[in-house]
Amino acid sequence: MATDWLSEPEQHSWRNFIMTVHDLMAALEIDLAPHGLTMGDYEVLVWLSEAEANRMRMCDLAGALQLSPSGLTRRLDGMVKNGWVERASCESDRRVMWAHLTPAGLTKMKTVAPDHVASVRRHVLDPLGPDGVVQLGEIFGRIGHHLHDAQPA
Amino acid sequence: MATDWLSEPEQHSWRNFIMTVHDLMAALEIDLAPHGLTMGDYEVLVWLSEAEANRMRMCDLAGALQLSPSGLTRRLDGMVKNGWVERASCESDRRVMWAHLTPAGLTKMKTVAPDHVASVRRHVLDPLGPDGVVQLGEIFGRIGHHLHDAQPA
DNA sequence: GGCGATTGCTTGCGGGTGCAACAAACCATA
DNA sequence: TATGGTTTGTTGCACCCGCAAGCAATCGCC
Repeated sequence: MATDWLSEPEQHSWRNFIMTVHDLMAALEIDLAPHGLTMGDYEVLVWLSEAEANRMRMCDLAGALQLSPSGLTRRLDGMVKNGWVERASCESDRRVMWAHLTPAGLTKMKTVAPDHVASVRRHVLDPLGPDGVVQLGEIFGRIGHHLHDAQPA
Repeated sequence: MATDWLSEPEQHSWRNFIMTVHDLMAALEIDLAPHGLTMGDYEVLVWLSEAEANRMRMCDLAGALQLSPSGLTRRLDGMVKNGWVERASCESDRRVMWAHLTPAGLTKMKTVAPDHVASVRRHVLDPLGPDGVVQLGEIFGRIGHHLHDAQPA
């Protein structure tokens, strides 16, 4: 075999991680689909609903969503079309576009969030239990810190 | 705040997980890019190199890679173009296409794998340590089992 | 043997994303 | 004030992917 440079337990953990993340994300998307939005759309609603005045600058939102500028432009296009978000020019810096959550968007958020939270709970948090959730946080905290230390972005 | 239906620790763990997975996959892709292939390509090499006679039926490979049939067709197109994989008709069932690893593909695999393994080790395994790797395996084992029990695919 | 159902793969189409190029606005410095 | 560099957002292009349709081959059942 050509890939035995990982020990058997390491390989098992790693491959299982890769494949399960794929399945998990797919399951979350499926649960969200009946509401007419994707995980990506939902993340936009989350960030804007928590933001000051329910609005963020495009570039800040792109950073929060780990999305390229062009990616965010297109994603917002869809959400504007659905009436959940409005674009608004910024008075003090006319380069800036505000992504502003509409009342309809906030309503959508409040409608969808309980279902999505339940979905996360069902697929992830419940199977893990309290201790498992803590371990999950520690594990990805460590990986994340390591990533950002090495590549300070 | 509109998303406090998760406790603070739960929310922290979950969001950190989502964002770190994104960053981690990006880091692995970046490390692989100098070799001229993506994680998706690499997975093809792994599966074929471990398969009987270095070949798999398209449908089996698609399942292994968690890819739709059309997705696999296009991914293989690229790998055939690079000379790493050949398509071969099956004698006993002429519907079937074999995806067959070429000698060049096997060489590529052996060249790239050490770098990729080192990348995984550096970004994931080393920061976690042996105990962390075990926890990673347990956590996603539990999530995976739960997913497949609920939706037997 | 023959015919409908199933399986395996490919193709057309649409959606989502990143990169590079671009335009507009801002800033810093002379 | 004027100019070069920086920041912000959008657009063109290419890539990757899934779904649905289509085609060929096989299987199952009469």
